[in-house]
Amino acid sequence: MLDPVSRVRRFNRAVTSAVGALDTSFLGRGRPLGAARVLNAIGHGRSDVAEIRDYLGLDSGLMSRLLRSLEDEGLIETETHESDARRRVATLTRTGRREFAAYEALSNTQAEGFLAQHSQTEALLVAMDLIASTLTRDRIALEEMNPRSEQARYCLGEYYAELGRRFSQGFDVSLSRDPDAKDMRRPRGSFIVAMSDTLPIGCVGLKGTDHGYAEIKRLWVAPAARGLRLGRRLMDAAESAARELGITLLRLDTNSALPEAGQLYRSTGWREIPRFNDDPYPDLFFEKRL
Amino acid sequence: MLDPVSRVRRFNRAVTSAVGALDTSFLGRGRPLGAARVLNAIGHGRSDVAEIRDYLGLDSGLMSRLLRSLEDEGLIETETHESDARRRVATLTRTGRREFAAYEALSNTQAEGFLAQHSQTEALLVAMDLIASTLTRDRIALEEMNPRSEQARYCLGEYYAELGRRFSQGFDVSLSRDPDAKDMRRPRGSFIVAMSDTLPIGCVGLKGTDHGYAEIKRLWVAPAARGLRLGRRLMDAAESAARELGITLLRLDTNSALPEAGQLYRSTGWREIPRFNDDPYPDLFFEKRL
DNA sequence: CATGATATCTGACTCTAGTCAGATATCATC
DNA sequence: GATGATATCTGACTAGAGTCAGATATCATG
Repeated sequence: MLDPVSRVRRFNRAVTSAVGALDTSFLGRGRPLGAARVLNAIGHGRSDVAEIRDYLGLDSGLMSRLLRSLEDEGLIETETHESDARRRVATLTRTGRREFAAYEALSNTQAEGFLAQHSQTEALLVAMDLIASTLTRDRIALEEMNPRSEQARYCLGEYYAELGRRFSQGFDVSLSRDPDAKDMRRPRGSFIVAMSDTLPIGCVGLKGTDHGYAEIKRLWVAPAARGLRLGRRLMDAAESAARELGITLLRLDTNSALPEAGQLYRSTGWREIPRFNDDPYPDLFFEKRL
Repeated sequence: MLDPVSRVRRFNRAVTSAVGALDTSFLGRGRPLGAARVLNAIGHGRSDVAEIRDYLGLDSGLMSRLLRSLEDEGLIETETHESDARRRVATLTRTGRREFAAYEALSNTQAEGFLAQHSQTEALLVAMDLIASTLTRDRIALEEMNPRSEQARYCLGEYYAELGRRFSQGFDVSLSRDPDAKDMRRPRGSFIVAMSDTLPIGCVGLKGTDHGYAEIKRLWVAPAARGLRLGRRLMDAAESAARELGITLLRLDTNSALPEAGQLYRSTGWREIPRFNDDPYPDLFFEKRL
């Protein structure tokens, strides 16, 4: 009754029936699920027909018919792609935008309704993030981004907040040597964000310096994504970027209050070196030759 | 990107595609999903055809055809109900049992595979329990049970374990006044277990005494089910049982290390009274007149 | 034993999703 | 401009899930 497998299967049963209810909410507007899915894909900015087909995993014949039915309803318009006349591009009409908004409202209401069931909303959200990250593990994409992008700034904010919780003396960004965003962009460096679906769940910065080495900065993995070996993937990606940029020596600083980070570095070829900067927070220093 | 509703919707997307994969596992044995669901319902002990129909929400015509197809495959046998010749009862044949076992093995393998994705299995399981409990909240059933039943003993074991964690001096059942099981069964008292699907997630005991009052004992809610106001539901059920038994005065003892319990009692009409027993663990005593 | 309710079964039907085989137009490339 | 690849469309098809209206047998009840 209580072994791990039973617990997973109980979850599966609970979710399967809930997803059934979710589907009916999509069917609540008198339109087959397939057509609703295509409409929503277009509403979410996927305009290229081939892209939608790929995203939803549909046969080209079926896709074509679904587009036709949405056109007949007056919800979308299609035109040929501007640079490739074989391709088609779909856009919502005014009516289509209204219908899409109605689906969005349905989804939002449903999500709010679910949250309202529970008095400890945050615990519930954390649990959902954890499961969503695990389920979509194979689809976590590492993307190089501007460190000033919305996603990057979110990650950094969470990173600082976590340091504040983990360091007994707290953490004040202004006291730390905050890397210049320019140093974490090509060609001097790089900033990589791990995206799970639309949610940033981790990041790492590669900061170029003028001292013959680059630094790894701001390695962070969202609590919901820990245990998926994402830290390792991020570090691998940062090293690859460094190699591409012709960097041969990497350094980083960290704190013994973050033991899992130290363990990661030690197990991936980094070796401890003496202090190489005067930042007040770190007390552990590593180096790795590429 | 990070508001609660987006997080719920991200979870929905993740789970919807995963559930698709779950369905295909059911389809992996060359049998339509409907037939597989009926076979599994029978395998899990639902033999009454009407009961299966109700559980799976099927039309009687469809149900009849699915049964026929399983019979044709030699997986089940049906006979008329022993006390009502209109009803039919389905049982697995030897082949059917083998096929059911194959589905079970598939489900178990899939569940294990999911757990293996994550290095922090327990955190993942706790998150799944929390979500499953929330999703099935409306289907949490309070059942009066023998306090010696497997479900009741599981709840009590978890209850004692939790007290051991919460009390600074630990908790030793043998030092506490362990209620006699007879006192928590009709007609002297009652023992109520909250079941979510097959998992016991809470309990409460109503213990009859010879002192003109009954006691509320062993109120416990599983961590995964907290926030669903289940404690309140259990207390309501215990009070209803007490009223049915003609009990007019209730007492209980608790400990200030369990603040959420004290808050629940205070907000539901209980008033604090002086110590009325010599149990070493409680330091707070309440009374409620029905 | 008549009557209405209940459980199951059967036949006829619909809708949705999806597959498959071409047809057509366009693109990239030599 | 010929050739093979690609994107879309159309027609013909299947399977699964489900609905609906009776038919039949049985039950509970007066």
